[in-house]
Amino acid sequence: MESGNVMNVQSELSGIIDGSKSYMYEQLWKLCAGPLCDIPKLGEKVYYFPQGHIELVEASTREELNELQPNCDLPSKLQCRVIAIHLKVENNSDETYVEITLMPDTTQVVIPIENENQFRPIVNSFTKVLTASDTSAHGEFSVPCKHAIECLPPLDMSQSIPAQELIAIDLHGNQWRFKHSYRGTPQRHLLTTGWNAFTTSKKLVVGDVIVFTRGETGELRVGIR
Amino acid sequence: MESGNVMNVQSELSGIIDGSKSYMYEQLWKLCAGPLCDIPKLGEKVYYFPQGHIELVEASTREELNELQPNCDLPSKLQCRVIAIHLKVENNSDETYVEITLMPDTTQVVIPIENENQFRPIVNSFTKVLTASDTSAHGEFSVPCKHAIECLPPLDMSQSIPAQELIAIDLHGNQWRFKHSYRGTPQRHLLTTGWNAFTTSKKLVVGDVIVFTRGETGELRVGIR
DNA sequence: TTGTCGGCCGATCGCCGACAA
DNA sequence: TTGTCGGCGATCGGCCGACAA
Repeated sequence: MESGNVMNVQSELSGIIDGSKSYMYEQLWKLCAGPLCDIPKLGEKVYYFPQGHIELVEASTREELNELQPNCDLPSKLQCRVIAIHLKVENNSDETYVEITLMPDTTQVVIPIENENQFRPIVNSFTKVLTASDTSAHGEFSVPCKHAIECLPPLDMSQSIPAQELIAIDLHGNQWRFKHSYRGTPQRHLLTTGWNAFTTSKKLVVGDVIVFTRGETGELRVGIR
Repeated sequence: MESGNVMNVQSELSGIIDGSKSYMYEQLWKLCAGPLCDIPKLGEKVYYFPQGHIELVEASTREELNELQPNCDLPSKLQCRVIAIHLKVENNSDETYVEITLMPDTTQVVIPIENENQFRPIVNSFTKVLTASDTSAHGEFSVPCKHAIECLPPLDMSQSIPAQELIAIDLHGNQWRFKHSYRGTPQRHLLTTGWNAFTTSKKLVVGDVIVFTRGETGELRVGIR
């Protein structure tokens, strides 16, 4: 059981920053999780069932996880020690969960090697430094014409005021909806409805840099530098 | 280097759910992180400096991390293998960071043991099942009288309409501001301004259960069951 | 080509007491 | 005691073109 050790750099970090070690946090977490919640103790011996875990994850995400297989060749159960417990809450909801870090008592597992990413779809992207108008109460974002043509889905120009709805995903996996219209004299590309909610939520100010990317399949993503 | 192994249950999970393995995510992440970003490769040998890491964390959080010390008794540097890399983004902002999981090649470290929590400040708390009115467009939350007295800071009753601002922290560490007033005939405790933003953001509906706690020092916390 | 503005409208937020369960 | 409602005013979001840099 002393055959190895683990340091998960981030888990130490986040444990300190979000104050998950504090008593008050712990109390609220338990109230939110409800009374039926059995958590193992630090240092306790437990068995880990890789197949069971994979099936659980598949059930909750409804995806096939073939990608997990190649990395490891694990026995059906592993005797482990609980070496860390973090009471956590999901990023995009308030669902509570426990992060339990285990260290196997015996087994050896192959260290994964970097697998070169063969699949490289074309990605268009552009960045823009936000102006005062982009972040003002007026709530409109003007898209430089060239970038709108390269990076955004084409508009139906037969309409008097061409417009469409865009959906962009950020690094958290959150969806953001923007009305994209082409109007004014002279005409220009604008993001209107939804833009305000975005800037408010992300607390954007003049000078911040926004990033849009668009993959081959057309899906739009948005980020902040 | 094959002396041990690690399974961080959650890091596997989140890697799949948020799609951090996808090429598109990776591209956006790199655009957001900027050009100056050197990330080690999977399986690579690196040295980990515990003291340096602790100092970095202290610098960024401006806290003393004495609590880290008792858990481990580490040498000044440890030869490690990089066994996992996750391109991530902070929960409450869009700051990018890398989570690197390391496995020491040689060293043994003592497994931590549960330390009984001696410090137990009194916590008041209450829960309430949300009514249609609580979640309606009107945007007011009526606090049961008893709970308001037990759990919320006392109001200045000399005012014609007693009111104050409450700040409550959720499990993410986010702050929520609520106007708390005592009015109507018959009089009752209400949360008004800020309540709408809260329900919208948390996507609360009738039947959801809200939790408030208040510690000895008066700090308020809020969660969802 | 695009940053900033004024104006305008409608939707929403927040505030209040009246009731009644 | 507290859930629901109607009514209200103020604010804000969103839409638009005018203009100028």
